[in-house]
Amino acid sequence: MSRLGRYGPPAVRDSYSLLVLNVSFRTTADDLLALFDRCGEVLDIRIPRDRRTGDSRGFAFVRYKYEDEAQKAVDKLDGRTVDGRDIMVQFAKYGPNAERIHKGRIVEEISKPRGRSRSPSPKRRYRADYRDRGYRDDYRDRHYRDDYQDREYRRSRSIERYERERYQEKGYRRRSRSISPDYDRRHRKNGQSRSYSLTASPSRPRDEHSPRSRSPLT
DNA sequence: GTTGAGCGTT
Repeated sequence: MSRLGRYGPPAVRDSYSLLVLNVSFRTTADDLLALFDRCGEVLDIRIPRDRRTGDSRGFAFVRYKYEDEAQKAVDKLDGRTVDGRDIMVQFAKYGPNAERIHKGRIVEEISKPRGRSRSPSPKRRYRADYRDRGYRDDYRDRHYRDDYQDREYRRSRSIERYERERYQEKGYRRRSRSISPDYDRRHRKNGQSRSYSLTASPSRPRDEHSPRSRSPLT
């Protein structure tokens, strides 16, 4: 039993993963454990966080031992107000090991070494969404890129839109780079941050020579 | 110091 100790309890194949959505950003796993532990035996609770900022993404994964307990948690805790937000509990469908999960249950033996010759095709499921493009320490800019771009990319597979808006991120952004008017009103005062005067200064006597003294000559 | 559709890490 020294090989099956991956990253969790050895009873991983007999667990039921639940997905908890609409979780508050400040809700911790301990808070969820206090609720989900009432419905049954909770094996583990994981809250995916951002790899860079470390903030919660707003959802969590609760793993139960039995299905009836998990189902009870779904029926009981689904719609429950936690930390001001009504959470949504449902069975997990996708994930790193979603292929080995059947209706929430992981039907795969991990304690049996495959020896060799099985599936040499390491189908990678990890997407390379993160690309280092120079992270600055600016707070607004950091969250703007993280919450907006990365989220939009996973939400919509529209490459066209992704490329187009990413194009603006590079500095080709038009005068209005605001996602929504609400976002702009929250993060900006009056929008007069820096008025790009399209027209040159109207009152700029460029052609006029300096008002030097009249006649330098006596 | 904010945000809010969705599916995961040692």
